[in-house]
Amino acid sequence: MWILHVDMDAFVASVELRRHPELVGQPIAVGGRGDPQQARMVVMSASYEARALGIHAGLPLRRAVRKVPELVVVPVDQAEYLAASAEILQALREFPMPIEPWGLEEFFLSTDRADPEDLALELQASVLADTRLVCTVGIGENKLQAKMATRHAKPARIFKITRENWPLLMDHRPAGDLWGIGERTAEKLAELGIGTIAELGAADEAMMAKRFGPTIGPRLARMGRGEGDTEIVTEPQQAKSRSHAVTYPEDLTERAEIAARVEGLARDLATSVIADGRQVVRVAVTVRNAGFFTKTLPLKLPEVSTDPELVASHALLVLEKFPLDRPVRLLGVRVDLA
DNA sequence: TCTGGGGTCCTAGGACCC
DNA sequence: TCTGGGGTCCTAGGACCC
Repeated sequence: MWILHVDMDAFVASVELRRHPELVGQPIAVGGRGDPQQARMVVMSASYEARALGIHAGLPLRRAVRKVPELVVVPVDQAEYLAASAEILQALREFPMPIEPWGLEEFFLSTDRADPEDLALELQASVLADTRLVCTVGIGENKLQAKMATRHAKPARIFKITRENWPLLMDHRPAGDLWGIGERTAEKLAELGIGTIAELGAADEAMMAKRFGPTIGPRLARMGRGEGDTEIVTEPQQAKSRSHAVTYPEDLTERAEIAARVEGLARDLATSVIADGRQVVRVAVTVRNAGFFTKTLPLKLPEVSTDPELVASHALLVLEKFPLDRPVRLLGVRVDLA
């Protein structure tokens, strides 16, 4: 059995180019609400033309346009990306195989076919024909191998990683290159003398369990050897939480205004999830202050609720636990769902 | 010329009960 | 005149991903 990882190329930027064909060939960045001079906004996605000029996700918009004055900045339109993702899923469903969406722009598939490369070509052609969007396909014996293969194949190509070529391709690379190992874990591994993927694969699992916990520790060691999940979860998973956060162009300093914003965010979010037939079990409030210090505090509701006002009032209770002694840059609310 | 927004999973530790 | 050990719920926080 093979796992295929379908990953859309410059997904958000490509969706925007699809509906703005006059911009094709120009460097474009998607981010913010349409004003590239808006403070505190960053690039969400950049076209390959923009990437060639040094524009990348996470770059502040104002810095991006200073760097590339001819950069075209397009506002974020989440609903459009959601719709495009559904189109891609529909194109993939023409193939009789299990499919697991992974975020909006990635999909894992499994197949018993003996010619996964041919299948990958068919998938690419079909997605392009149906959606006018380009994807890369990674092939592996599990999700980790397939995901790492995709990186070798970007953009628009196909690559296969198996237990045979894993050591040659991966052993010498830093452990932090692996999908699932971020900066913090890479630092902790370095403290243990583990720098490369080969060293991670050779690590003692009992020692790893002691350092990282019984679940994560041994899993990290297995990842170093290229071992991973093969299960494709085709059932659409019910969302476990929904959240909304806003970074304000200028800091909020008045407690009354902060409270009013939190209350509004909570009420709107609760109203939306309840309209979708869900129940709220917990509400959490996030405050990021001017120093970028960020804290989230949760609170369980007295009972499962479908009352936006109850959610809003509990969000305010949570807010009271914050000192609010510094100007506030971001407020967020999350609801955990039954 | 600082640092978006939306998610998931895992762990540690305290409270409480038997 | 001593104070085990397991289970469960909850909070708080860490880490990672796209």
